[in-house]
Amino acid sequence: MEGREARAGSRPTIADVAAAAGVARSTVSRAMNREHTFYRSESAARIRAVAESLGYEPNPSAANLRRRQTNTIGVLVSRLTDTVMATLYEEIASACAARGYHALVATTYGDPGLERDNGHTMLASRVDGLILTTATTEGGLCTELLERGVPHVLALRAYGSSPSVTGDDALGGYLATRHLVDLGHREIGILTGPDEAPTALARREGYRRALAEAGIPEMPEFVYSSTFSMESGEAAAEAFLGAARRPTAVFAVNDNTAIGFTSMVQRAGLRIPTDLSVVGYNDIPLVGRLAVPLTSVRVPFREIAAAAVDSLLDQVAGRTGTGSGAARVVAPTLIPRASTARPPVREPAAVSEG
Amino acid sequence: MEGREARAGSRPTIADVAAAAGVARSTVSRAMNREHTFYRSESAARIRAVAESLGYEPNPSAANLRRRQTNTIGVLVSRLTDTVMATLYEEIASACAARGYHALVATTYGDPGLERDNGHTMLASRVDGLILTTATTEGGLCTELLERGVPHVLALRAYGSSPSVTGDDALGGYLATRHLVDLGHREIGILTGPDEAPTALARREGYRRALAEAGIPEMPEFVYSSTFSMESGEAAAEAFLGAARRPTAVFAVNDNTAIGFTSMVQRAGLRIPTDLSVVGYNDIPLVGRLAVPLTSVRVPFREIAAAAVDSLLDQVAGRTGTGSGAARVVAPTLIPRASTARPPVREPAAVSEG
DNA sequence: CTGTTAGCGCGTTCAA
DNA sequence: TTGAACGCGCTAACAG
Repeated sequence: MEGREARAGSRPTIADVAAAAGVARSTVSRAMNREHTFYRSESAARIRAVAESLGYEPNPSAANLRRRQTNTIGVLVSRLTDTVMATLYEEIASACAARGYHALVATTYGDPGLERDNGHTMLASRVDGLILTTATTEGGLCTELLERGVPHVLALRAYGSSPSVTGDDALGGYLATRHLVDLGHREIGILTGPDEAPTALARREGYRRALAEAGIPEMPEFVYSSTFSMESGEAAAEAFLGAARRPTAVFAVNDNTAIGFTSMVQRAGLRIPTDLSVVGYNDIPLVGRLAVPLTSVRVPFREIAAAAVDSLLDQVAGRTGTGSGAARVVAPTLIPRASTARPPVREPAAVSEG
Repeated sequence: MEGREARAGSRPTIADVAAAAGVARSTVSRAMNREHTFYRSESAARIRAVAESLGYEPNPSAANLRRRQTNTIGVLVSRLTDTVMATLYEEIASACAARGYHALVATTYGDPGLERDNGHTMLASRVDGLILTTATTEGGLCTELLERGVPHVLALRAYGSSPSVTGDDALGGYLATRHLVDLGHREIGILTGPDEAPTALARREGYRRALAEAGIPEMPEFVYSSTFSMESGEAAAEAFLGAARRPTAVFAVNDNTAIGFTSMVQRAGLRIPTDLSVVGYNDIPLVGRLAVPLTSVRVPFREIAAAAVDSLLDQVAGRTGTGSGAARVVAPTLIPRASTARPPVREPAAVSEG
């Protein structure tokens, strides 16, 4: 009850616990860490009880310093206000927690420079590894990580030989388009997404495959360029509305784009799905609750997050086990909703009547 | 070129820099930290150049251990997939970065138990302070923080004597309702939000004040209970649609609720704003881009975030300066859009015709 | 299984 | 202004 008693403001240290329990500090340390076999002993439990009664909590800075690792991983996302990124990060954080790790997040705002800077900042704070979700066709930070041998995984994106976990975007694009084909559509447009985004490219590839399979030629005039934003969806809608000829259905690479597009088209007086069917991608919670619930492609973010974390921790632990370092791809699912229906009956124009 | 040369895998330490620069380690330390006057000297710049050429980056674990602080604050939010929370956190993180601090985020999913646990986890990892956004009328974690003397700030919420930075919800509710009154509405409903949420309560108070000011009695049958979710907006819509008498306008405490409500009402065939005007709250980016852009109350999240961080860092630094420890309130702004218009002309029923 | 010893990398006295 | 010495709190190596 003296001497090693903790001073007023400061928290008890391992030495306080050792003194109170009448053992050496190293013994306390072993009693606190699952890694040691001693952890499971009865006296270890007693020591932990003492620790708890003192309100002792190990100082992670000290432990990290000594252990030479932080048990923390960094996650780079474009924006947290993007529901897709927020969802993915929540799942990553929870996967980390389940494995005794911490997650740290930083935003890149789609800027490769910021991606690099924030990646370096996280590395400077000694994260054990990085999950990147913002890689473009240019590679950016991940090339450097590869060279430096820093453990990292790409999620929702793939590039070069970096390990990655992605949704099967080509399949998703195929499912979306196939759904429209099955409904009887023959004139199917696409909002393409940005050219630098491999995901967008892959979804478009799936779109092409579904069209080809159905023997439908791809119509360049039904291709509307866009980025992933709602604004670009609106811009695409203007192109759509202003064109001489319109498709009866549209596949948007992304829910946001679909929302912007749909809203603008509706404002112009078209009815969804009566006049036009629309399919989105990602199935963010919102789209199921719009005035016209949106058919969308659901991506298993939880599974992707878990796989990415597993792969990363494998690298951190040095066991680049089965399939780590490789590219893992998980399949998406189509969720049909009210925004898609059979195509409108065309006015009985010059169809085999001439 | 020998001896202190960094081993292959490990990064250079302050000792490596000292050796390379031909000075003592303490000199390097002073050259790296702005706090020292020496930092601004010419030789300090030279030392930093050497450090950079070696790729030296201070080990934060070691520095934190020594300094007894982490330069990191923790932020507790309900969910990152909630755009409001994501926005606030982005702003907090950027305010922290501007002040040389780091931000850490954890989610509570609205569960007081999780709030407590995650708060403790962050404290265990030695964050210098906490920003809470999830306090309810029950207080929860913040009571404990107050007792333990842990620096903390509530953002978007207030409770007890904890310092807080909030939007002026009563004013927001007033502005929203006043806008409807000015358009000529006399029958104005409200989606209330959860009873335990002080923000919801305050917004409702503003609603009442605007009604009273216009000499409009509050109609209990125009009060639809809800939480903050889209689902609850849909539920409220069902109550609305099923009722014998309906208001001509509705103020929703929250954009999500407004979206759920509006969608459902539109699906039932009502037109916004022709048949019904709707106002939301928070002005998340989405609502300006819906098929019918939603009138909403914009909250200055950036300002709130900056003020919260400032207040917190004041506490951390021990300078509980002017107004810190107090409650700061910032004013919201009404953003009128297409979802609000003059009330429909009522069928010329039994009005002064009997 | 437990204690002793050493040191992780840094910032900060205290002298010079 | 600079350097020497110390210790932050912890874990790992090495006895015993």
